[in-house]
Amino acid sequence: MLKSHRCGELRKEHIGHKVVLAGWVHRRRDHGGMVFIDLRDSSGIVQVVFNPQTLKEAFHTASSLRNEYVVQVVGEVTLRPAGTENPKLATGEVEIVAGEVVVLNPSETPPFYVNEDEEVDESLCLENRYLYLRRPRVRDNIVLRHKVIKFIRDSLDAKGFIEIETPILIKSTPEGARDYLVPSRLNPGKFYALPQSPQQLKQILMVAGFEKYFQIARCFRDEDLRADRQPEFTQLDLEMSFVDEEDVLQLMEELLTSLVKTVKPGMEMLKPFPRLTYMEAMERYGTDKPDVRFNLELRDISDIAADTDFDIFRAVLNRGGKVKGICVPGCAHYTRHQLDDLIQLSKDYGAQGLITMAVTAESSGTSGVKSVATKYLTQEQTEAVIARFGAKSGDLLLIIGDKSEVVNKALGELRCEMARRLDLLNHNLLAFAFIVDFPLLEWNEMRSCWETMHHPFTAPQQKDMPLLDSEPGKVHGRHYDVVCNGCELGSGSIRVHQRQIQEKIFKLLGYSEAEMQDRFGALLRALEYGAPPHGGIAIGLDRLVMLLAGEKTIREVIAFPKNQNAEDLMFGAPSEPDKEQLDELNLKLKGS
RNA sequence: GGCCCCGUGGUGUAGCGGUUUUAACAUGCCACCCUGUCACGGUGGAGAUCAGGGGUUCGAAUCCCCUCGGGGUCGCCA
Repeated sequence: MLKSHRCGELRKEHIGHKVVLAGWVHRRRDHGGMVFIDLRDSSGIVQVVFNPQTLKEAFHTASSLRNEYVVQVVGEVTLRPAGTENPKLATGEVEIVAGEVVVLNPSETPPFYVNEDEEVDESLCLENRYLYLRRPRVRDNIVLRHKVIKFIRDSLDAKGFIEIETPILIKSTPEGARDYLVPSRLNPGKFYALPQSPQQLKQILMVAGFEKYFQIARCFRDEDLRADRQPEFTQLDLEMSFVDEEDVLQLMEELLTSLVKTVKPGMEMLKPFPRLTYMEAMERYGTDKPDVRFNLELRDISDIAADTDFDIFRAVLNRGGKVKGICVPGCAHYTRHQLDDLIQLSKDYGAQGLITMAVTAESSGTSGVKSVATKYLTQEQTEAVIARFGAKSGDLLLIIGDKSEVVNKALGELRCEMARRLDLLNHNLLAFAFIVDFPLLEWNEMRSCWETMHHPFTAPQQKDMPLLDSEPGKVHGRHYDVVCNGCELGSGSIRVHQRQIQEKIFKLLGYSEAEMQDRFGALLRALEYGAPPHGGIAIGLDRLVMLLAGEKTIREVIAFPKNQNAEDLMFGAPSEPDKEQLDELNLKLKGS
């Protein structure tokens, strides 16, 4: 080793030790007669002092050091002189009096700061990822990610789970997301797909009798990117035999709770994790991934609106729509300009418009409310609306009437936006919650066919089995989601383990016998050979670490992420293949 | 594909029709000074065809249009 100790670990008890350190020059403070170097390695930072009286040569070298130079320092750990301790540094009670310093490698001036966490154009960070990763915050994120994975492995191992790798080159089943395809050289004209998730493989592992499987699995989806979506991402994928919903949810609650307590002991959670049905979540929060850290819940006022003279709302209700709203505390003073801004926001989220009602005196009926709607409302109706929201003087009601989906979507977004503006978000709280009782299927208007809400392997709830033939839309699936702070963290289900039921669902989805065989033949066959009842879940690991780290994008917790165009800016991937490569693969590019 | 936001020395910002723009500030860089700093300090210096192109105007970093690049989001993500 070129070093005897790690910079960040030196403490008072090391005083008097002769140490050899190696790392990067984090910062240099040159006082002419004395030079201080903050030396950084993967463990942290320690101050090194160069005094010309102790060693001329080392002092001279120290003066020539620049940021990010890689150096080796031989010196002695000493107590800092009284009054010069630095409480901001973990090593701030001590310092290294250097005797010798060697430049192991100089460095160009970095294109952006490593020693400051200033926001920089992201392309630059991605092109120079090795420099960005040197930033202590980003390094800590990557270390946190390691701790999360390690904790998961250890605790699942302790519970009897087996980690099994599944293949990356698999068969394409063109459902759901687009597949990444990989051409096969040995089978000209044929392609593998990269897994969108190991779903079918892990179910087959249950048929194989492993009973408790997990994997830290890389998954690939060729879809547009987002702050929380990368084309390749990591899932904690797990599956268990002989379980029901309660077993999986209990396991997840235990795992997530103990994980947070271990890696982020300062963070709070809601215990036990709240459970909401899909219906409740949509009604109260307008989304199936609610942020339950704050209230501002949606209230339905369709019944009141139906009796008013307000034509817009009556028309909406006649078409089967809804009138709902939220009550934003203390915003009755909003100016015309601010209200227009909210109306624009609701339009951006798909609503036709937004009715605002500023409550100025909650018990004075129409005269205590400022709104374009008051002329259509009677005294009693106004009071009923105010009562429905529990609104107080000074509150602002935001009301939307439209198709149910549009109302929920727009109000759900407005709810979150207002929470941000009113600073209602507790950033120290991880509000995990379970969403249950999802519909198994939803009707696709465009293609007029049934589609699965999640995936076709979810088992229908037993009580709804009779409805599968008559009213498929009313069947609930044995599906559950884990959400946290408005982010979909993971989803899972108890699976179908009987071939005839699985076939029935495929048929409902409009598959022909041949398509079924081609895409799911292996799984269907496996189900015939003593497939145990089983179920599991997959948790987005990048998103989990993002939430734990308090980051806004998963790119901050992935060592080498891609940009919005799915490009790797450091290596320049994707790139054009050589002609020889194409020839070997029996491929010809369109237009060449 | 739609919508929104952004693009000014290496980095981050200000400037948003002319005046104090000969483009400012901070930091970084270079040189010199400085023996207890820790975002050290001081003095001086180099460094920008204001993303690119077109237009409006007597005059454009500033207004308009197009293109390019980046981000957010909708669609999409079984």
